[in-house]
Amino acid sequence: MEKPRETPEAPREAPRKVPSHEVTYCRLRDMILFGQLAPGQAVTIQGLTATLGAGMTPVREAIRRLTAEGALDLQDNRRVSVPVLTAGQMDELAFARLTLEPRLAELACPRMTGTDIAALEQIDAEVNAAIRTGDVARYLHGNYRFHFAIYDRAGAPILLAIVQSLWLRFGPSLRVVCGRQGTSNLPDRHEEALAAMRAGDAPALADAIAEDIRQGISQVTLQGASVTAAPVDRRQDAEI
Amino acid sequence: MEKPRETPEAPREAPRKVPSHEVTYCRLRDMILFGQLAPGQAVTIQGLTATLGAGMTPVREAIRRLTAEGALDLQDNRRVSVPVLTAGQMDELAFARLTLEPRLAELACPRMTGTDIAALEQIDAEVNAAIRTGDVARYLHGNYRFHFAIYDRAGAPILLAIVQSLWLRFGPSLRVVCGRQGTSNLPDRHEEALAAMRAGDAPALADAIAEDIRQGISQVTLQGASVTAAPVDRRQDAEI
DNA sequence: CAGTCGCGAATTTGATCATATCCTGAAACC
DNA sequence: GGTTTCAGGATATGATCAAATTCGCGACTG
Repeated sequence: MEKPRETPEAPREAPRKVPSHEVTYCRLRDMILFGQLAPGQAVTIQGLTATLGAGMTPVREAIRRLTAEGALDLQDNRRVSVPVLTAGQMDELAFARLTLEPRLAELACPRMTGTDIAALEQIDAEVNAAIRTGDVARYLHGNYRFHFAIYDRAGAPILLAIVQSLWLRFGPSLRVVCGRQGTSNLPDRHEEALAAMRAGDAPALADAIAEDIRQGISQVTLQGASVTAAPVDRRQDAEI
Repeated sequence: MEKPRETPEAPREAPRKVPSHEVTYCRLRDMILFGQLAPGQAVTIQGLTATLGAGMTPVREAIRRLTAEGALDLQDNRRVSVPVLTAGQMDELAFARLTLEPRLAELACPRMTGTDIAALEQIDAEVNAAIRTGDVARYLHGNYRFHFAIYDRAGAPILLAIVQSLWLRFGPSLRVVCGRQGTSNLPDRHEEALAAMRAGDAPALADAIAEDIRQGISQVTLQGASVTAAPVDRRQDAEI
């Protein structure tokens, strides 16, 4: 009970167990995942130490982790940037996502409890609200939470990690599309997915997820043909 | 002239500017991939700085990369160890490998040249020689080279990176089996794969690869039931 | 004369190390 | 038994060095 006795002033950061490199990793990861960084944008170590207020070593380690996950790209100049996906790489992403994510949903379906489904309904309501109000950031967060709240239940940590990496690669491109056309034209299959979960119909859930992914990818591939063609803003602190 | 552009002792590595953290990463990766480290074995930063002769920062970054790839496991004690796979995780690996690797082979098949196939025949001959002489290390290296010489030709860098990560997760367990039963009972489907490549039959190549993977995995799952049951040697410098 | 091309200095950025601090687990001690 | 101490190891800092890019200046060319 007398555990936080040495911090009488600041009880708010008493659980100091999280290392700085972990925090830095999460923050940088979210920046990539939710579109703070555009494809092709440069990322410098010293720039991150300034903007994130972290030391050099934690930033370096976070960059190494993200690089290993494919979320960042090490150029031969030893510089780091957000990858720009080619059409072929987008096809790879489509194949991998369509293979793995429905499988995760299928595994998760029999494990979903009523509480889980209720939480998903809550998330989906938030996603729809974000689409209605045009809040891109909230939409991206909600959509992510919807998918991974399902995938988490699959109890498949390896596949889950791979899918996380796929979303990290996909995030920047998705954000470009959303930034271009707002939240209009973002139909999803969350309703179908929820219905399948309520019915305990794993194949139907897998189908709904697959269709949802197909729609999301088609948004990027159709609209994103100019992503690679357009001149890329390589400024480090470009505000989107 | 006051610029020592060439190190007087080693002019042959002048054009190479490989950073130490990259070298450390590769060395540690190979140690994991080819069975120098057993599942469950502890890996310490300071131990690696000693055995690899590298500084602390490069070792740290290499560990972060391997951790992100699933090749190492960060325990909540902040300690690092080689992961021990559960049966369920082995199933995940089987699913992912059987999904992605035949696909890579299929993509690669139409791109294989006669020179590529000749190189593969050379590698397969070495694999067979290794099996015959019971040289486990040479077998593991050869088998790896055989598969990835094919996958490299697919021109699919994202899928390739994912499969690399799968092999990294699989490596330590495979090595345990080989260490237990030598190179006997290691039939492969390399001949069928080579025949399919010569015929330009992509589906047949995919089938051969799939069957090869199935055989390898069954070796581990059948023999490896005791891997998780057996007491794990957690010494850092355990010689296998 | 103007434009540009090259070359070297200055600046930015990355890589590495030595050191200091903090955590964790466990042995030792009351 | 519970607390204290201690050693091993992980974390983080800042300094220092090296590589690369940028920039400026001058000469050469059209």
